[in-house]
Amino acid sequence: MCGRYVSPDQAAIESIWHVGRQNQPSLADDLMPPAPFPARYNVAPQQGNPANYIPVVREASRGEPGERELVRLQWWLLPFWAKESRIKFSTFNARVENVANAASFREPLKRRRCIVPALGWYEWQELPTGNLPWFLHAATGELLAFAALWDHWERDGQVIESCSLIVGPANDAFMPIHDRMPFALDEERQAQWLDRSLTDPRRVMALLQPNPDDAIAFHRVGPRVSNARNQGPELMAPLQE
DNA sequence: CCAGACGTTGTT
DNA sequence: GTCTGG
DNA sequence: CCAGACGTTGTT
DNA sequence: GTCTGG
Repeated sequence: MCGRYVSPDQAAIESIWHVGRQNQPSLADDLMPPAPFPARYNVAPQQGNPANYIPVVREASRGEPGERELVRLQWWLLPFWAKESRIKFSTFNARVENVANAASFREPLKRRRCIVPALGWYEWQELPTGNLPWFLHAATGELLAFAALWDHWERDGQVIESCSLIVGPANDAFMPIHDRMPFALDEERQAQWLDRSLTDPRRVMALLQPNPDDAIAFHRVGPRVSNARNQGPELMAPLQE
């Protein structure tokens, strides 16, 4: 599962994905704050608070095919068919085992895929004595590109765009600690993942391969990350013994 | 036909 | 136990 | 994801 | 919007 992560600042995202330098206006302009946003070290899923929307890269709605845009979306996918702007069921993660059939995810899987940039993410190891937080990140130190889905909801003039991270079984290296994790896409798969002309669910699903054991490094972190009110780069720092 | 779910993790 | 807020 | 609330009347 | 259960 992936319910807490570290989001890079805007400059880091723009330098990797070459977004945000477009001259022509696009939908992204309505989904971005006026000032560049900072890194956030303890991002949690939430419905209904635009201040906590997360940066997402997707294929631009206008412009050349393959052009990308950076937008901020709610991390809790609100299906286009939902009657209300808040839903009772959980959609901040989509299980890879169900994503092609699930009512909330099957259309986004075909036509509305996106990437969530991350410096890393947190998982909790369940022990009889309590839950211990771990931080996972690219072994190279580069940004991760989580495979994600987005949707567009509109009722009575209100528009909400939202997203969900796809999760699958943990790789062998992390399985002893926690049994689920998100999918980090390499550069080649990112391009295919964002390509809206690719709509065959089987071909899309083939892009979701387990993270190689040597691609993801991890370490224990302190307990302060468990409270989502706590912020700061120290939350992802290795725990001192 | 209509009503109700639509999701995840981790459970007695 | 279950829902909401962060 | 985890932490924290879970309620009412009547109010500075 | 679409599927399942009754």
